[in-house]
Amino acid sequence: MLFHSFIYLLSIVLFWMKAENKHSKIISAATKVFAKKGFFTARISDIAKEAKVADGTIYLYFNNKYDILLSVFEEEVGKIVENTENLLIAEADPHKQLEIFVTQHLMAMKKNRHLAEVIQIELRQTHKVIKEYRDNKFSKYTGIIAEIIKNGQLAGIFRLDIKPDLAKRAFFGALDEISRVWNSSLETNYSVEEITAQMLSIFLTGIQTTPSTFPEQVFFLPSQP
Amino acid sequence: MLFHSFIYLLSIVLFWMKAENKHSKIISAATKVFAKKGFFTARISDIAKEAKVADGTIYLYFNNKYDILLSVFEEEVGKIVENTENLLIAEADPHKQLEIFVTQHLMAMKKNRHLAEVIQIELRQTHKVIKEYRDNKFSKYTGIIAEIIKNGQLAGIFRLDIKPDLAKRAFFGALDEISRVWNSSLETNYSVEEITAQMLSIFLTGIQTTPSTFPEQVFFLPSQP
DNA sequence: ATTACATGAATGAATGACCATTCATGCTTT
DNA sequence: AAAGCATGAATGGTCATTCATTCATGTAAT
Repeated sequence: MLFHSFIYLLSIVLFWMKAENKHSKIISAATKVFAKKGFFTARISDIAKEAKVADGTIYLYFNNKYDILLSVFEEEVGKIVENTENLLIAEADPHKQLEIFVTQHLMAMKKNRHLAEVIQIELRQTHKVIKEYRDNKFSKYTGIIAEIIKNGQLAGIFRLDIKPDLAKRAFFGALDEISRVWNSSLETNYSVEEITAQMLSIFLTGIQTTPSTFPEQVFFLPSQP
Repeated sequence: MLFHSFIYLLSIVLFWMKAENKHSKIISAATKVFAKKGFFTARISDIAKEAKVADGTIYLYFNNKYDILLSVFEEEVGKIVENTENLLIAEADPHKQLEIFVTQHLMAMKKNRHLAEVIQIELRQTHKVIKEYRDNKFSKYTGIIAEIIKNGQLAGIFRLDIKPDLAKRAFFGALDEISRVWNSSLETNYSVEEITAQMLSIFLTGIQTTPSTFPEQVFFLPSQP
């Protein structure tokens, strides 16, 4: 009886592993193919071939082509978000938190170099329904940056005239664009450490040698019309 | 005789204007449609309808769908590049040059809010042949930023440890991401001046209150909620 | 001035290629 | 033997592109 239960459970686990295997095999094949050909020019048969699976099999695990893209995005980005959030909780210093964010992002992109491109594709594809969904998911990610900045402002470490809303976009955009070219370009590759250092250097202290001399520096902005 | 020549030339000019009108009508219709639906989901018939022209007419002015996208990109971005370069020549101060770059970019995007999205789409499309072409065209644009930074470094205004290659991507990426959301979001819209001020503020002096203290000075904060 | 003819721009219905999705069939596992 | 996973050829719908035809304008002839 006990034995039977065991076998039963085992079979469930095996079944699950197998299914999960095929599921994730398709996910990673799709990531690869989407990154290489772009969502629209990627054919289902390409993904199937890459995953060593029949075309029809894909439809046992996903509803349609778009669902695959969505899953790639959700699962892979979800991992990053979760990962990053966990690391951030353990760290109180906003400086360090920014550093962690950058490092995490870059490492994730390096680990899965196709992912950066898929994020780009997904992020830019405009499909109302999905956009809303994605926006929630994604603004959570960029929202992390805004939170860090706000905390830094409360702590008096970051300047109060910086608008977290804008700064988070600037920060994410910078990181995203760097990742994009990082993968695909044949130029000298910078290391994660180098990029992190530069990013923090730029965003924390700016590129000027003498910060106080720039006359246009504005600490209090006029309210908008 | 003279009169005939005149009439002849006039007719050529009129013909050219007419053709040019249709050409640019299609271009701007395409910009609109591509921005709204994305390149792949945009149908030629959509563009035709938007331009108030028959489907077939489009093929009198463009070779194929991709050619339209390419033309949109080339013509519109070309204008910006040229415009910006002209303004920069007249200004020697790297600070001001950066300001001009930001302002120009934002104003261009504001003027033609669909363009920002098309650039996004185009920039992320992976199609070998076009990618190379686009890269040349586009790296010219980002190259401007790198040049400004290098000049600033030579002049001792910008820090020497900043890598222009990375900084230009960070700068462009930030600007690009801000433009992207700026257009499509329903959030409070910032003005060109505000965004410019923030961008310069961030990139020139950083977001820190006390630039020189990182990483020595560490603040201990209560952990976030 | 009017009519006839020529040109080529514009049209949009028809074509055909492409590919996501389905499903009848075979295969494996229990 | 039953259940259900996997297969990949067949289906059907969607456009990009084409091209026979129309239409407008300009030119020549009477």
